[in-house]
Amino acid sequence: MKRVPQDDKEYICDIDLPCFNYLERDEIEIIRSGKTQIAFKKGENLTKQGAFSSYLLFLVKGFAVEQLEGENNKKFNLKIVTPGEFIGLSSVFDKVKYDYTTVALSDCQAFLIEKESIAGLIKKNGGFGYNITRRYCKQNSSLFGTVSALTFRQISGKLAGALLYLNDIYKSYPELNGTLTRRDIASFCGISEENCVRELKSMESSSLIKLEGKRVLILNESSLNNIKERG
Amino acid sequence: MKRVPQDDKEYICDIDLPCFNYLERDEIEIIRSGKTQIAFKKGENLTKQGAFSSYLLFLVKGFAVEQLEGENNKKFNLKIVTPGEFIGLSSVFDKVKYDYTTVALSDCQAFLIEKESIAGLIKKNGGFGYNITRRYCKQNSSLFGTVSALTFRQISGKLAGALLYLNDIYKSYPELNGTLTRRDIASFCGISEENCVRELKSMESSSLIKLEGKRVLILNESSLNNIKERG
DNA sequence: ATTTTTGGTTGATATAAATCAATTTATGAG
DNA sequence: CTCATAAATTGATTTATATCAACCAAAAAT
Repeated sequence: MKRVPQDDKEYICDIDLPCFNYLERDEIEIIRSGKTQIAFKKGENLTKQGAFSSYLLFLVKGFAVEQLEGENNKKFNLKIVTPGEFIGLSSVFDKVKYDYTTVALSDCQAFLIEKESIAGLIKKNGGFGYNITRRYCKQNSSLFGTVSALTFRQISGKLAGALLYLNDIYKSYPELNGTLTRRDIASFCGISEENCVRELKSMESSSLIKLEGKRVLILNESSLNNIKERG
Repeated sequence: MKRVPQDDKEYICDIDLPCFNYLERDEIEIIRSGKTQIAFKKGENLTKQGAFSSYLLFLVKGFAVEQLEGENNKKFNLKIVTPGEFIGLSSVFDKVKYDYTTVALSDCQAFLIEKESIAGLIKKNGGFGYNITRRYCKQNSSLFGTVSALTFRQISGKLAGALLYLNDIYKSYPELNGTLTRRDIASFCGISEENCVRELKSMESSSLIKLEGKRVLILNESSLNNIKERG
């Protein structure tokens, strides 16, 4: 493992991870000693819903999608995980099993961290805990939005919301646009693939979006925002 | 404010709050100085979705329901808040506005705590932060369950899930059973009031539950659990 | 005690969305 | 390059569920 001392600090890996900035030298050592770096190939599971969760993952490179699995092979996509995010955080405290499945959208590199290391660090180091808690808080807010969408919106609103969410991610990671199938997008909305296609076409004919193969370009963000809010 | 020193400890109020056990004397003082105790009457809002959130609440006495509001006066009930729980925690970190509305189901007593006090304490005191993070973690898991229910279940499954959830709460607080209207129950399921009534009747005629006015008694918990899982 | 309002119930109807089925297009394997 | 498989698309049909409307029972207000 490459160590990169810099600014009188030691880094837990070779990229700068703001999340770990609060940690002291010895604390970084705790994580470093307990962790393993793992490579996942595209399509592989980083976590599996219902499986025992003895560790959590910290995504260093690549992208993954966090999803809930239902009956009949149905999926609901919660979010795209990008580098610098934890996976399985929601299972650290009171859960023995992962709440969701995480599938690699591309080849990934991730650190595997023992759950105990994290729990201990949070107790020991308030600043680090604060950072983790912020992440939970964000996740929470985003879940409220998801519940709201599922309860109150209909197809057009659900799709508009999903496209805007994805577009936000594409702003930071343009290479991701074009990698999701229609089925993937439908699973972000909680609607059927067929209706997803129909609504996409309808939005294209209203000049709200442009479809270029798998790529979706947003032409009228404010209209989409209206659609998202009112239906 | 009554102080009750005990076990060489000071309590932040006159009931024992496990959540605050980790705090030191001076830290308790921080919260105590910044807080106010408020009484809410049944039906009043403890938080209002979209309103600026400068404080969070700690429920000491009474019950409240946490809900998301949609268009056309539609509601979705997320959970029942019982004494010892925080309200508005999800807005402490990155949110300026409350994500949800909280309505008093009975007369309530709550502490109002400045957001800054909590954020500061988490940074300063890891043990306290750990406790707060655990709460977030629980809330998170429960939200995954809600999303899953909304996406994968249909009426019977949604109702079964809601009845089992409520029943769990009634075990600790039997006085709550009989206080929820059909509309309230429907809002816990994300279904219409009419269909909620129909499904309740249908479950009663299958001897899964017994309806006594507003009270709902569960007769066959394991069957309800099956229904919850498979639809 | 009587009226008004709120909550509960039931059946009929409308509708959003899923499913089914068939076809076309794209992608990947040998 | 060709075949096989997966993804995308479109129309027709079914289904689950919401909505509408009417009525009844219970609770609250006058």
